[in-house]
Amino acid sequence: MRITKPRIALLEALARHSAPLVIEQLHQELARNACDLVTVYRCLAVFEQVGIVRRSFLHNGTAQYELTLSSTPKRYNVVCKSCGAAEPVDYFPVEGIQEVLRARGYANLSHLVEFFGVCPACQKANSKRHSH
Amino acid sequence: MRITKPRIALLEALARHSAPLVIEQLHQELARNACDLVTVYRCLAVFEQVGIVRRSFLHNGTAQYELTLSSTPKRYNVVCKSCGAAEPVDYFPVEGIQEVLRARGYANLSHLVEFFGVCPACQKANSKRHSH
DNA sequence: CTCTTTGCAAACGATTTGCAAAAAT
DNA sequence: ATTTTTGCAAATCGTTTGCAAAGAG
Repeated sequence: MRITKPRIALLEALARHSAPLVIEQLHQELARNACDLVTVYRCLAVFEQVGIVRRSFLHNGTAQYELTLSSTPKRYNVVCKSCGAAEPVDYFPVEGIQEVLRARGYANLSHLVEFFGVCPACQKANSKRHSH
Repeated sequence: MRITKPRIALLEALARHSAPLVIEQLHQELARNACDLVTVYRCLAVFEQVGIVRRSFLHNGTAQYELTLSSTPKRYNVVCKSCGAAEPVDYFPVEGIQEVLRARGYANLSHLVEFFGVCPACQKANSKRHSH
């Protein structure tokens, strides 16, 4: 696992944000032409395998990434079904369940807890569009 | 919302299984050439909107569907990162958090809790492949 | 008869892969 | 010098869309 410019830039970009980032966003976030979109994919895959990054999915199935090492354990999000914006949710621990699974024989455990809804802003916007 | 052969067949197929099904599986599950794959997509989208079906995502981001009306509230799963098999997990309620979110102004709430790991069978298979 | 749903083909977007060049160790 | 990582192009995968024909109410 080598240290390269794109990887550093990616980690910096991730560090700048608290919310999970979609790959495309992340790519644009980088300095102009810092690296290819494919490289973003490949680096994130490596990062995830090593465990310094966590992947989750938007309601439409596209992937988001965020650092696992964030100071605050903002592990869970509400994702707006309409605009895709993600906000952190204070939540409870799931370690207990993971213990149970380990006992069942599962290895390399991870989990994903995500809430979906329509955020206030989108509700307003959508109702406007419908009433017309 | 009309009652059609494909829709009936789909609901039956969903009812036959306890674990969430990937669309492709679901399509093959139907009687030979019961309907087009596209129809499966469209029906499931309708079902989800109406709320009789629930969508979640595998670790690789592909969608799974399961009936919401299942007798047992087997809402949460462990998904094997290697073979994709899903098994139910007994789990705790999240209604409390949803209330909080409602108070924050979110509407049309849903959520997704998923555990990922490598199942015992895959661990065995993978270690065999590596040691050679 | 009207409106909805279907099939098929084709478009689409996100992600992955092959391969040779460039960079890191 | 060796091995990993990158860029580019093209392939692939799951999913969505347009449109005319078939089916449901």
